[in-house]
Amino acid sequence: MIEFKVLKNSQKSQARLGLLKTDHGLVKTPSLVPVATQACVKTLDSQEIEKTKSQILISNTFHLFLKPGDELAGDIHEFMNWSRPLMTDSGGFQVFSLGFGKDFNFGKVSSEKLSIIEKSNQPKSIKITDKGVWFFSPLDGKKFFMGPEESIRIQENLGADIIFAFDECTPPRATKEYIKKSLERTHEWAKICLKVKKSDQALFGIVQGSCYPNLRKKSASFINSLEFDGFGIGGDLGEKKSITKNILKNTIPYLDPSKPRHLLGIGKLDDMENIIKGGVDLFDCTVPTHYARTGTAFVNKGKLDLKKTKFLKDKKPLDKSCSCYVCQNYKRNYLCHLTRAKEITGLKLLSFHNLYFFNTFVERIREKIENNLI
RNA sequence: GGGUAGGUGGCGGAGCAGUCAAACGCAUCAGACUGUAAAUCUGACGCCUUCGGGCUACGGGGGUGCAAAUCCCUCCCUACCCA
Repeated sequence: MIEFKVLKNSQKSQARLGLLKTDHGLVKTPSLVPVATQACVKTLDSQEIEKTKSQILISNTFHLFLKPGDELAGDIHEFMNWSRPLMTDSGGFQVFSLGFGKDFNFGKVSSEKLSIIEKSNQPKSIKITDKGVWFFSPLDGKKFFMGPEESIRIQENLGADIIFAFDECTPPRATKEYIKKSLERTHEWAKICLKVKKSDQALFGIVQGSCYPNLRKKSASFINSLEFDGFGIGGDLGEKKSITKNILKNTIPYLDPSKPRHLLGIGKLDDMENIIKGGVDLFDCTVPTHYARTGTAFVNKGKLDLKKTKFLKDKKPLDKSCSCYVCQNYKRNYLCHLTRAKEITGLKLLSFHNLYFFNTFVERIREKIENNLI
């Protein structure tokens, strides 16, 4: 069960302030949702995550199903000792990342066009059918099936406050024909998800349609017509900000404004204001934590590549205006050393800082909305 | 003093006559990363280049041979064993 209240609508944009109430506490929106794929925000424990100002996490159905198994994990709040709000993604992203994403070795925001889809209409490593998807486990190669029913059943076992409908995250710049067909499938699956869900968890339906305005409108209207508790906006969201903006323009107006909207998997710093102004309440993104593990720290002036030797002589904090634990206690030279020495602590400190920095960044955007600045 | 095994690019370490500027790993440098197959991946890594190629290289020196990191001689060095 969730309750969502819109506290303020911006006069200047679609941005809004909201309060999401779950059985595990409140979330002030707009909010970043840090990614805890395997019931863990990599390198950080639950107490540390709280200290990064994170309000809500998203974990992953597909990965937890494979390891340790949803039965063994049980209630994920308890399992990972996270008593605050939590979502689970449905496994729909893995239809992309282990499918076309793997075939072509690129991400969902790639600018490359998938012309090969026109020929085969099917990724090499998985099989997408109208009923669901046959996967090969990336862990042991074992073949297994996941469709809307399976995803919901697993998500019910995991017990997150918010769960997502099983969808196909479509590959970037696929042909309109492919997207159209995929959209129909995702819509069918959406209905099944609603039908089979027995728990009182909030279920979000996912809008697809790639970069095609009429398909986005169609999808948004359709998903909105069903009894979902909120919305996910997924798929290829455009490699350019103008495209993302356009996609939101063709999606948000067709969704019930009283329900929360979650943009799936987007949230670089320079995307944030853009997507929030487009009407997004929640968004998850691996960037703060993933980039941290490859040695990148985000700061007011952009980002720092802590692998570079020049930082060995730099005794400034990562960002002098950041009040996080890392910036208060450590200098760039040490963080550079840890990164270059591949010390686990380095990954942890950068992950902590990046999440805190991102969350603070969103906090400021909330203040801007409050003060009628955006 | 005697014996044995060795000396290869920044390091470790393959190769033991031609397809070797020399596998592979590490280090270094550059780049990528947006619902995490992600503490990952890609590329460069002797010197020069009009990007076709050219030059210098496998401890030093000298041979054999069309051709040597690879065979022979010699010197130097290292490790271990015996005195």
